[in-house]
Amino acid sequence: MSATDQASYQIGEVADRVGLSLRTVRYYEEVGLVEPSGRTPGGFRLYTDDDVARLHLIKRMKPLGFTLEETRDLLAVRDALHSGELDAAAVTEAAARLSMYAAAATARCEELGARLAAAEKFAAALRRETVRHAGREHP
Amino acid sequence: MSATDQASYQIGEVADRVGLSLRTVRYYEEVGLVEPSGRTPGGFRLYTDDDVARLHLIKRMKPLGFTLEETRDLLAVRDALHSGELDAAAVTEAAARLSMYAAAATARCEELGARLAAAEKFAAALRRETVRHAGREHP
DNA sequence: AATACCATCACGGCGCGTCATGGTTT
DNA sequence: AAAACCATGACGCGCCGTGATGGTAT
Repeated sequence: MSATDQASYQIGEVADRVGLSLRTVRYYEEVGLVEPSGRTPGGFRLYTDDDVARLHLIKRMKPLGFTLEETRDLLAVRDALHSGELDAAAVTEAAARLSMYAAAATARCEELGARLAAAEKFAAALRRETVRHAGREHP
Repeated sequence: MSATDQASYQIGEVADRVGLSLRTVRYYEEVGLVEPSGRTPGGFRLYTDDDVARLHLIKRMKPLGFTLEETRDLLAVRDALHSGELDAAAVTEAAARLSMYAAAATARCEELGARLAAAEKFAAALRRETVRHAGREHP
């Protein structure tokens, strides 16, 4: 076996490893995020380690609340930058887009933080209310 | 004017005050979360301050990621407890349900925190990648 | 008479869950 | 030959956004 050999996995194992449902993995393919590197003669999807890594990446991006379309675009920009097959102008443009996503991601994090703070306040209020009613039949 | 007089607002002002869209306010009515206290002869929805407060409450619950059905149920339990029209057994049961929601809310907060942490890691990684490509045409 | 404001459908879209039916075999 | 596993297709749901069309008047 050569250095470029890669193990390949069926969709079920991929889903398990990454923590997604079969449906979700197929859906991500439907919308152009990840395509299996191959198929068995009978039609079973076959994924390489690289494919699995890409799915992992997507999963890690989800908490940021990007739409799948944005995610796909971000991945495309990254791919392009890493491919090393762009001329100077294209690199500059791609880098600019990447930086916009980085800024957007940072902003989403701040939003998330604000939501978390609000959520914690609310949860605390709920707990206090619970305590007020605990063990007392009539206020 | 008596002490029970309340100002009333049309849906547009309510939406502005609470920070929801008209559509969302109407939808919340559709699914049984908040009903306007009245209508004009011509059919315009009229909301009291209490209605507005209820909508505020719902909005504060959203970051916790409860479904609207759960939200409705939680509101119903709270309403029941505050109504003071329950017998001992009913109070005990309602308090128990409230406490389950409080626990669920706390759990959601922890999830949110985990997601935030993951999101921040990812955002930081993205920023680093951006920096690596900034101002350099060819790696 | 014009201007906001509102009403009720009704369709659309995202991100999947959930069958149903039938083929494949890492 | 049975047990896992997988394929495609299609419908449904939650939570609204977005018109379209026409009535109201805090």
